[in-house]
Amino acid sequence: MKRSSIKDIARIAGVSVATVSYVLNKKEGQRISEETKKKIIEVAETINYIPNRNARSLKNNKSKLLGLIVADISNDFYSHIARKLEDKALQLGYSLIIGSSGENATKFEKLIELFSQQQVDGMIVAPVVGSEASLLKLIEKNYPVVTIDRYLKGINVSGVILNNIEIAETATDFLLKKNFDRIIYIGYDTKLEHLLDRQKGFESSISEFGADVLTENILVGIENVAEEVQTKLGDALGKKPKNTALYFSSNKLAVAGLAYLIKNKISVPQDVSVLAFDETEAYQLFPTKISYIKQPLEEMADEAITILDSQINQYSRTAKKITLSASLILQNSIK
Amino acid sequence: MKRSSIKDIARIAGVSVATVSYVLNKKEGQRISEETKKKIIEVAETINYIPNRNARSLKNNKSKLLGLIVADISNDFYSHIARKLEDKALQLGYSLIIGSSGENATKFEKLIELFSQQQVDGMIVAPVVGSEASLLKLIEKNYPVVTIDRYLKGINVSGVILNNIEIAETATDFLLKKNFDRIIYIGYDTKLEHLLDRQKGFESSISEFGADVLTENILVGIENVAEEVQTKLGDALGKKPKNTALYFSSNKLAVAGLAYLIKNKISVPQDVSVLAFDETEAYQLFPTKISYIKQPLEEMADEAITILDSQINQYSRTAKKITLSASLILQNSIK
DNA sequence: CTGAAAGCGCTTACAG
DNA sequence: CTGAAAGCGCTTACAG
Repeated sequence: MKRSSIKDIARIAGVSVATVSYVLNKKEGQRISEETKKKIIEVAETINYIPNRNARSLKNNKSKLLGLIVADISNDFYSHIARKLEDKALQLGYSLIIGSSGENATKFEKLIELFSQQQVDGMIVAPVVGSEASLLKLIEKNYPVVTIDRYLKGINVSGVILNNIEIAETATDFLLKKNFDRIIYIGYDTKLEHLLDRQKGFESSISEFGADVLTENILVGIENVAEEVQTKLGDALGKKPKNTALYFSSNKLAVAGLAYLIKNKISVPQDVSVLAFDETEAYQLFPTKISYIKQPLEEMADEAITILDSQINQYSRTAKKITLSASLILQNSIK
Repeated sequence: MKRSSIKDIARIAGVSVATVSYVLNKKEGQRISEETKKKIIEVAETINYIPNRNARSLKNNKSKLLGLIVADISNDFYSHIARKLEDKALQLGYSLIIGSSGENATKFEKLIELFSQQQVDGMIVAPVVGSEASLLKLIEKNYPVVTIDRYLKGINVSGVILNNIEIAETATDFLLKKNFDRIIYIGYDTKLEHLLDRQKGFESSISEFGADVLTENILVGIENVAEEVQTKLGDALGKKPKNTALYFSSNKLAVAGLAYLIKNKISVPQDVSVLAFDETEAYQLFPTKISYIKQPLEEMADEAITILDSQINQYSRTAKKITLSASLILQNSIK
């Protein structure tokens, strides 16, 4: 598979490689005769020339490659944001290399190294627990990085952040006003800040609320989400739940929990009300329209790429954190 | 962000770049003193050396980059197979560049060109309608390509193929034996071969069947799947469907159809039975366990990468088509 | 208006 | 056991 090069064009067109390069890159300033230009472009087309970005990258230090590290590309949330990122990246001429960390710090670090070797111009990452060191290493080297979805407190890195605490408070306040007897928070037993923030918002809202309401936290590990949610939810709800609200802190938790409700014929919102963080197509198959917290995926992707692009092009060198607001989509799942 | 190079190591260690290259690449044959080796490795570590694969690629003609073009990475099927491909690719030292064609031949071609420029060693693609020409161009250049999910008849390209016709026949035969009064096939109005094959299998099975059963095809465009499925399904089922089976030819169609059933309180399998091609998390939230046709995603990914890798490394140059079998997962949604 | 030449960071056949 | 040198495909400051 011998690809044709600028040299071939030069030879055929009877000019120097420099001239070819100037014409193909449409550099102004160098005034090259229309005739020469036309001939070069013609030749390039007939031999089906495809520029080698690697070679250009070597010279320029710009690969036009961006690395994206998510926890798992097969997860709805990440695959949807990946799509938006891809579109936006393409607009600016970047291609996206994708990797899934699987919540594993070692894998995360390996991906960072691999992507560095591939000379990506910058990275968009969803950091995992224990990834502080590898991230710090990148930042020290002045490598353009922006975090999405998650954030590591105390690390001075650019990031697109969701107002997790606030939206959790807003959502909880809304539930509190409905006078449920019980409100159960279903979240992860984790060290990930963005998830802890969702819990923090819930708890602070509860504690500020005067009237008495039974609250409870169900926390599950990230390995066995579905099973754990189902058994713990079963224990908590018992045979006859009434006037109870469930607040799930991720779509994965929600799907597991809703599957439990279905299986046990617990009606929503008659028996229990439901509010969930994030959406997923799966909600469409639940008998009741689920109320959920919607993240502005498109905006997040836009901001992430914009920040990265300006760091890459040195428009700005300082870490920039952008906080975006989620919105509460209220539907039938709340009494 | 000045990255350190082999030259820096050579300078600090007091050896030539050639020696550094030999040591770092662990080339045997060149016997280099243990002492020199140790020193070079030490220096590389302390200055945090990261090899520049671009430079190597320029020399070697191997980028260790693979292009993946799917219809839409945010679609469950593609994001799941992407994850498997990613894992397998990583095992062989490849990174994956991902692009979504959005079923658009122009976008598809653009991605192919972009990925070529990035010097990917090979591509895994799900071709779209009208992409024959761009694919042919690649193949002429001897570019390693393997198709997944979809196939273009008459083009001699490697591919991992599902036995769409056979599994559709098997599934239809199964439904026929259940003596439904009506069986409705819900599919796409498309030119994509793999989808037509699913329909073909259905139809051939029906026509071979002696007893009389009412059958019907509902075909929808790919733009407005959900709406179209719902209105057409509504027309077909009417107020009181009975002893009817629905056979959806993709998970997206199934989700749309099941959402309709839910909304209209049509019970599965009491009123209608359901069988669907492909799975999705969404089934978990449907009151009845859905019977579906399961594609061997992991095997598909393994085969795709294996074929590609051997084409890249010239183990084999000829187009290789591999057909894998889907399996029928029978659950409660069929009476 | 155009070209010769250096150089980006590597690899590798060859020489010693 | 080790190094000098050519070359991969580009870009670009410089010279003419």
